[in-house]
Order: sequence, then structure tokens, then C-alpha cells
Amino acid sequence: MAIKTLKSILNQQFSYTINGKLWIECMGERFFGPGPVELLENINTTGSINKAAKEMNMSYKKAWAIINALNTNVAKPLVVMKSGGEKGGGSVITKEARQLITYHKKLRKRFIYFLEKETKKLNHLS
Amino acid sequence: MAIKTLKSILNQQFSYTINGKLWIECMGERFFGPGPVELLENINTTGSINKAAKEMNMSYKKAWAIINALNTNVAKPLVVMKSGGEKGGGSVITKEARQLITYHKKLRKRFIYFLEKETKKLNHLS
DNA sequence: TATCGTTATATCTTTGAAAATACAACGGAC
DNA sequence: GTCCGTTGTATTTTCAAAGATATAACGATA
Repeated sequence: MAIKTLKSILNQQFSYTINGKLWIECMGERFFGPGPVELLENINTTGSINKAAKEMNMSYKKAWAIINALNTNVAKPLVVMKSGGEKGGGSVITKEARQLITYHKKLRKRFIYFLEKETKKLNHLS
Repeated sequence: MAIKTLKSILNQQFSYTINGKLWIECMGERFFGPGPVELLENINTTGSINKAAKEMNMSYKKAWAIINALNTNVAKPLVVMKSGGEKGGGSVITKEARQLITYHKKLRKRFIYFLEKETKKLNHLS
């Protein structure tokens, strides 16, 4: 089918875009996407799951669940938590977490490029 | 970052895949994806929104809302409804709907290819 | 005019996920 | 031993989306 025929179907007054979501699944269930990445970065900044969650208006419970899922779905933990001790404890992200984040950023870039390419194609600007 | 370093992070006992969702937005809100496509195809088969909705375990209310959104987001209607008359009425999909469906199928194929390519890359089988 | 199955719309009920709340456990500093 | 802020976990509450229910309107047919 030619894109040309779509031009007469779509309303030229409106703007159309191709959009989507992307994530990494482990054993069939999603466990790594933009949310976890932002959470990891906030933990890296603040040094605690608690503060990181608050920073992004997320409940501690949900944040903990995400971190827990992350750690159980990879070979080496992405976050090491410590309860008790000076300042009551805290959490730090590992080298592995940093590597996963940079991989995800590049993957995401390729996805954004795909979306933009398809949007241009839809609006036959290419 | 080299994919190679990821190999030591991921658990080799588990299987990882890149997955996602894709849709078309009009004026910033999603209005066309796999759901509407299935609904349109069911209307085409059954000749009625009612039967089409039942076929896919969807409430008539929701089906009607989808169809209504579709029709208001394009230049020419995708579904023409008729209430009353022989058999009480019914609905048919237009040529434009068929064209949008085939466009969507091809778009979806390209997306699936993207996902498979990225999954292979992640598992460094390529 | 009565019948039929559909479209169209309003209202009430359910229910399931997210948020809020509460509290125990931890362990270093003092 | 007490204090602190964090992690860890259970329980309760909220709320919005989905579903169920009810009913009017439609128009060809007979």
C-alpha cells in the first residue's frame, strides 16, 4: 500500500505521530525500562532508596519492589542495600547497574530513531 | 559499551527479550493500535459493533467509544453505523478502514523486526 | 401499529492496582 | 542501652477504570 493513499484518510488539520514503549523482559515479564533507570540514577545521587523514591514521587514500597525484581533477574546485584549503621543505612548502585544503564540509553536512542523515521514516513515527508 | 560486558551481568540461565508496544497518536493521544484493528476486523466479519465486541469479550460501551474516537480522528469515517431498519441496523467498515489496517500491519511488521533484531543483539547471537 | 436487533447513552456496581499508613528490624554512634 | 534514618513487610484505604445494568431511539418489515 502506498503512503499516498493514507494522506486522504488522515485529517490534514491534525498532527499524527507513531509512538510506543520499549522494555527488557526476563523470562517473559518486563523488568527494565525508563522507570527503573530513573530510579537507579536517583539512588546513585541520593544514596538511599527512600530519598530516590520521594524524588520521583514514587512510594518506597514500589521502589523496593522494582529494585528487588532487578536484583533477582540478573547474575550480579545492581543495587546493594544496607539497613542500620551510620545514617541508618543506605543503598548504592553497582558497576553492573551503570553498564546496564548505558546499554539501555543506546537501545532507547535506536528506538526513538525508529519512531521518528516511521512518523516522517507516515506524514510522507521522506 | 560492548554487548560483551552485558553477558556477565545477565543470568545465563534466564532468557531475555526486548519487547514493546506501538500505536498511532492523533493530537498527542493514542487512537490506533492492535485493539482497534481487531475490532474493525470483527465488525467487518459480523456486520455489527455489538457482535464484534462480544466476539472479543469487550463491552459494547468500550467498543463504541473506540469506534467513535476513530471516526473523529480521521478525515473520512472508518465505520458507518445504522440503527433501525432490517435486522435492527448494523455497521460496516469503509475502504479507508481497510487501507489503514493494511498500513498498520506493515508498520507492525517493521516493529517486530526491530524487536527481534535488538533481542538477537542483546543475546549476541549476531 | 407492533416487532425486531441494533445503535446510543446514562447510571450504578465492581474490582483491582496504586497509594497511604503503620510498624518491626537493623546496626553504627554516642 | 538509646537514638537515628534506613530497609523490609504487612495491612488498610483510596480511587479510577472496567463492567454490569437499564432504557431510549431508530427504521424497515409485515
